[in-house]
Amino acid sequence: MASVRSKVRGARVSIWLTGRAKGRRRGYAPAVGEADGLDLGKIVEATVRLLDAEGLGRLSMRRLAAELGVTAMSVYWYVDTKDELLELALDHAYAELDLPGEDGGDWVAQLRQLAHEHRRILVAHPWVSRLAGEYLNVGPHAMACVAAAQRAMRRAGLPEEALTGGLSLLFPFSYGFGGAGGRLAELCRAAGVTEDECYGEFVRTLREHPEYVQPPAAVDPVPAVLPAGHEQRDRDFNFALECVLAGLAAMRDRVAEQVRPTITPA
Amino acid sequence: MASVRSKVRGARVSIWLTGRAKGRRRGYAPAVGEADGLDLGKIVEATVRLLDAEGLGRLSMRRLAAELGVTAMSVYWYVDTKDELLELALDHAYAELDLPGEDGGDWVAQLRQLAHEHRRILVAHPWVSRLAGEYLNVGPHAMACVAAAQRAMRRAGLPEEALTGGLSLLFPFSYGFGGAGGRLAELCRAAGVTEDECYGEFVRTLREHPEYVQPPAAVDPVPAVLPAGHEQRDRDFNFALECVLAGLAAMRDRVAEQVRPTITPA
DNA sequence: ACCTGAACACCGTTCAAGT
DNA sequence: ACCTGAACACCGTTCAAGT
Repeated sequence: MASVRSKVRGARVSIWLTGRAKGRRRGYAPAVGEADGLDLGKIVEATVRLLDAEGLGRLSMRRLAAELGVTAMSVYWYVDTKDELLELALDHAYAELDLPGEDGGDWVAQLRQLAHEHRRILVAHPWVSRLAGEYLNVGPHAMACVAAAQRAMRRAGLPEEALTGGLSLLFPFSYGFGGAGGRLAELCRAAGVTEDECYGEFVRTLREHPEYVQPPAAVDPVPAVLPAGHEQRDRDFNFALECVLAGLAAMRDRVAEQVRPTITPA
Repeated sequence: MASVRSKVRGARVSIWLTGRAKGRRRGYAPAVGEADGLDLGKIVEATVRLLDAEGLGRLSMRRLAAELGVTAMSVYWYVDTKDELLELALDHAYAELDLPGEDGGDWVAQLRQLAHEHRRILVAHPWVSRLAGEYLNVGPHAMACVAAAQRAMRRAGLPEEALTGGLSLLFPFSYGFGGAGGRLAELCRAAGVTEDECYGEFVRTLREHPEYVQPPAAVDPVPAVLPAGHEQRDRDFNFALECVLAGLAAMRDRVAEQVRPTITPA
C-alpha cells in the first residue's frame, strides 16, 4: 500500500504538498552571478508578464519560450508541467499583497486592508481568480495572507474553534467578489466595450425579454449582478465588507454568550 | 460607429446579452415528436453528463460528438462555439437549485436555503464554479436565483440602495466556499486520495517546513484552508453563513439609524 | 547540466461537399 | 435543413540527440 505522500505526489494534487521534482536541483531564487541563461525566477516572471498582457487563454509553452528567446522544451528542464508553472505564477501574484503588520491597527482595519488588497490583485490580474479556482492555492504567499487574517481574527476575540469559520467567510467573499470584477473587466476589454456599456446591454436585454428570468418570478427592479460603474461597485464591496465585519463581531459575542444562533426576522 | 449591442454581440461577451446566432432557427426546447436526431436540449444534457463524469478538462467537441453518436462538426450546426455550449451548460446547472418560494418562511430561512443550495450544486458539479468564473453567469436560471435572494433581502428590511450590496455579500461567499470544496473533491478524487489524507499531508508539509509561510510570520496553529473532514467543513460553512446573516441584520439596522460604520475593536 | 528538433496525440474551428 | 470528412493552425508533452 503506497503512502499518502507518494499518492498525493504522483497525482500532483499540488506542488506545495508534494514538492517539485526539479526544485531540488535548482532553487526558486537563482544564485548570484547567473545573469544569463534561464532560471526558474525568470520563467515565472515572464509567465506573469504574459498572463497580464495577453490573458490565460493565450499562454502556451511555445509562446512563453519565444518570450524568453528560447525553445519550447527548454522550459521543461525547470518545470515538469504547465500546471506546475501556473501554480508558481499563482502564488507569485499573492506576493503582491500588502499585508497588515503584526502590530498595525485594530482587527477591523486589518481585515479591511486584507479584503481590499485581495480584491485589488484579483482585479489587476484577472487570471489569478481562475488559477485559484483551479489549484489548491496553498503556496507560501497565499498562506501568509491567511495567517495574517487569522491573527487579526484572534485579536478580534474570535475563539479558537471559530477561526476556521471566520476565514471561511472572509476569503471566499473577497475571492468571489474580486474575481467577478476582474473577469468582467477582462471580457469587456477583449470586446472593446466599457463595463457601463455592458451593464446597459444587460438591463436592455432584461427589459426586452421580461420572460427572461421566469420561472419562478419576474425581476423588477433588475438584480444588479453586473456593475453600474466603478463607484457603485466600490459601494457594494464596502457595504458587503462591513457586513462581514459586523457579522464576525456579532458571532464573536454570540459564541461568547453560548447562545444558539437566532436572528429576529423582519 | 457600431452600436453597443453589435459590439457586445460581435465579441461574444455572453450569449445572454447578445442572443445566440443559431438560437432563432431552433429553440432551446425541441418540438414534440422530434425524438430522433439532434437538438440543443440533447446536446446540453449530454454536455452536462460528460462534465459530471469526466470533468471539464476532458470535454472536447469530438468527445461530445462521439457520446451523441455523431460527427464532431454536427454539434456546430446548433452552437457557434464551445464557449456558447459551456454557457448553456452553466445555466443548466443553476436550474437544479431548489429556490425558496415567494411566501415560504422568513428571510433568514430563505437566505440559508439559497446558500446551502448554491454550495450543494457547486460541490456536486465541480465544473460549475470554473465556468461561473469564466463567463458572466447571467443566464435565466442564475438570474432567478439572484432574484430570489433579492426578494428575501427586501423582506429582511434592507433598503433598496443596499440590495446590490447584500447580493454582493451572499453570492460571492457561497460561490467561493462551494467552489473551493468542489475543486478539492475533484482533485482528491483524481488523485485517489481522500480529503482527510490530503489535509494530513498539508499539515505535515507545514510542520516539516516551518519556513514555509515566512515571511512575514510563522503560522501556528496551521491555518485551515483545507478541510479536516466533512463535519468540520460543514461547521465552518454554517458559522460563516450565520456571520453573513448577522452582518446583514446589523447593517440593516445601522443604515436605518443613519449611523456611520464603526465596530468596536476587541 | 542545459538546450534543441522532430514527432505524437490531441485540440477548436473553417470550409466545401454531401443528402 | 442537417450532417460529414478533410484540412488548418494550433496545443502539451515525450524522446532521442546535441553541446
